[in-house]
Amino acid sequence: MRPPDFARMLRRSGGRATPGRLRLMRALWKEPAPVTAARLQKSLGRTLNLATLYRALDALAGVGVVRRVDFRHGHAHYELAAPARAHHHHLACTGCGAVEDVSCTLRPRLKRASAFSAITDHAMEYFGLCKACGARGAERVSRTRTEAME
Amino acid sequence: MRPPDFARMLRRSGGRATPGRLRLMRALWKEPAPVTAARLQKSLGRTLNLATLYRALDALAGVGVVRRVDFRHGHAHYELAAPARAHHHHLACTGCGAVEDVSCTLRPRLKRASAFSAITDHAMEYFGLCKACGARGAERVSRTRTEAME
DNA sequence: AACACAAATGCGAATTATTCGCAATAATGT
DNA sequence: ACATTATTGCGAATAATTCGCATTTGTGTT
Ligand SMILES: [Mn+2]
Ligand SMILES: [Mn+2]
Ligand SMILES: [Zn+2]
Ligand SMILES: [Zn+2]
Repeated sequence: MRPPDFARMLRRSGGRATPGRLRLMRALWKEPAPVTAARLQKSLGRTLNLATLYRALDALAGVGVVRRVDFRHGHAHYELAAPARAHHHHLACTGCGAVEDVSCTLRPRLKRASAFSAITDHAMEYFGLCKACGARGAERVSRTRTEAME
Repeated sequence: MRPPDFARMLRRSGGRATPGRLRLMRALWKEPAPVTAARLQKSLGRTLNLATLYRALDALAGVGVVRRVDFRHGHAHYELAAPARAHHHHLACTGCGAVEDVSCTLRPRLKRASAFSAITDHAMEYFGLCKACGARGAERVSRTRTEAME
């Protein structure tokens, strides 16, 4: 699958197609799983200031181009969203940090009428142990921190 | 509904029933929605040191007595879990921070075999606009920070 | 092609939530 | 009453994320 037209995507969402944000998008496009801002910066060869990167990620998340994911690691992870990548969720190993995409099985909207007028988004992550970690024994594993968890 | 036997609950989960943790449990029991550590401390009359509170919440979350909830506010929220409160999720207003409980509609487990040996937990929150915020207009609302969001 | 203006960037400093080290206490089982 | 070990308080440390501000640079328009 070839990369989308990021420049157009950025402009369409009300922003500018700066070289930095284009590199950011291309880097995210290659990531198989949500990454931290720090790792993303590293993968960009440090060419983008971290504060700038955070601002970009925040802005892009604001317009739905990027999704922020919480794996309970104490820091945020980001991945491409919207038109670039199909909506999905994750299954994360609490032992080694391995992440697997899972499709969204949520009913389109909550059935019962609630005190809400609109539901605009949702977050959902599954946590468990990958086969490897499950075999190694849950306890020993639980205090391991792998590169994959960063 | 009368409060559970927190002392027993704490001991059964491998901890001690200290006056501090008992107060903590009772305070959580009264909260209608997940609260931050800071707010919880305040509701405890500052009688518990914040570091201690964080350690307690972390320990209790570890044994499943407490659940940590992420509303994308930049800080964690906590609520009673396990036997005390039935498993559920939330619908949070991105305008004013109002929170409504929603039942869990997730299939017990993912059907397809995955590279995982066990799924032990999951997080899921819906985001949207409550009727009040929906009426007031989404944009104006989006930059409001209410006490309910703390 | 030259302009005008808002958006984006870099840098360093500031915030904030959360965690740690460590010595002192106190809960629990014997 | 005793030994063991979890829990606590304090202050200091971290780590992630954000801010202020001056400077640069896209982009739409003359
Ligand atoms: Mn993904
Ligand atoms: Mn709740
Ligand atoms: Zn694993
Ligand atoms: Zn609202």
